[in-house]
Amino acid sequence: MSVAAGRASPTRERLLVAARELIETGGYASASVVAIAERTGVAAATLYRHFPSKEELFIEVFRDVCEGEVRAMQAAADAAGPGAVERLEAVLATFARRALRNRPQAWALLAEPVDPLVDAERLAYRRRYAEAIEGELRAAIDAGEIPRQDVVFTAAALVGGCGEALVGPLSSGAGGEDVVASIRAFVRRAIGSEPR
Amino acid sequence: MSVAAGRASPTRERLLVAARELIETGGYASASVVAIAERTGVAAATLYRHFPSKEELFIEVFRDVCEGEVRAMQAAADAAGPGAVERLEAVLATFARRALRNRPQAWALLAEPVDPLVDAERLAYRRRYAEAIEGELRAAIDAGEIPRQDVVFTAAALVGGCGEALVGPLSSGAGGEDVVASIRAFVRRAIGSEPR
DNA sequence: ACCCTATGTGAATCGCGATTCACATGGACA
DNA sequence: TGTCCATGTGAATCGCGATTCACATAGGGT
Repeated sequence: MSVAAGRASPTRERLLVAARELIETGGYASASVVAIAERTGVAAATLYRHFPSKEELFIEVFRDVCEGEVRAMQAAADAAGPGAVERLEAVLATFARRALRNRPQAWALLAEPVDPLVDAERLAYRRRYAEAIEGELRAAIDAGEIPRQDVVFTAAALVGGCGEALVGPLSSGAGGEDVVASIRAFVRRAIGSEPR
Repeated sequence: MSVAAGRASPTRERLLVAARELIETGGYASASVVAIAERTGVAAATLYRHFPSKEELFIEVFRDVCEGEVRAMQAAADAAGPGAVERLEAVLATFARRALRNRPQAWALLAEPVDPLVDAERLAYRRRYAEAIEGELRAAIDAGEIPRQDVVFTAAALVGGCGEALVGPLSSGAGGEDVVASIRAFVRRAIGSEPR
């Protein structure tokens, strides 16, 4: 009588898109079931023909968006110069650029208050991102480019530090390449890369 | 007929304490009006004899707790060794120690989803904390102990980084002096202090 | 033609915590 | 003694979004 929803369906897809757009614009708070349905051009009840609950819909949106972000950062790493430090800088710089280009989305992804289930998803995303950085850190250490350190800690601190710096004080001021430059400099220092 | 509440009153004080204890134990989520009143030993309606709303009560609790944290960190700075870098390390290390000693409270202070008004308070607190760090950073730069840098950025990143590292991955693992040591090392590197 | 399922809908209903209400009680004070 | 005000209370009420309901409608397979 409900749920299941094989997977694909035009309406289902449009619901996801609508939710995503609403979240990108005004955060989770503005993405009520009614608003999502309205923007999709269907009745609120229709949402429940495709998703067991609003949270499930959110989770799917969240995953999709995160997937895109992670992919972009991996691409940045692979396209970066040879050194491991280069790769790390590229990853964080890409993270920053994308966040600055779409502030509301970054806010929703990183910090906006949200239901527990979605929040769990956020933690998972952060964890995953931190893990990617851990990998790069280990590579850099093995390559002798940076000193030995607690990579789990450093990775978490980098994610948190860049996140805070992006949604915090800069949420008001300008957000150009100078911010990206600050991030690069911070990252280089934080990981203990030799100056210059 | 309500509000005002001159300021002091035994019951008022006990309500604040009860709310604080509940928050420290189970976060904001577990601190409903009924729960707070129950723990205080009064009826729910009584809360409204002393506070215009639950949010106002929360804000007051939040401020009190933050005040204590900030005071502790200032004390740590003043008690630290001579160098500006020493002071910075001491501040962050104290921040970490206190957070590790009382994880739930740290979580509530730093990251737990909460109503907009209280959230605004949180932002203010973070801002204030970052400002304190900015001051120390400037002092360190003037003293020539660390290189010139975007202190606003670095300060925000340090707050975010340490916060994330404390409520994130470490929320599960052990939380001893080794974590504090990691923080010190990270801070030293992140601000660009000369090795050793 | 007939039924069955997938999809869609407007109008309730539900849950649940915050908030208000109408009514005590007890001490201060004239 | 009588009035007032601060404080306290159990029992509604309120708000508000998520969720369910009873009822279409359409296309497809037999």
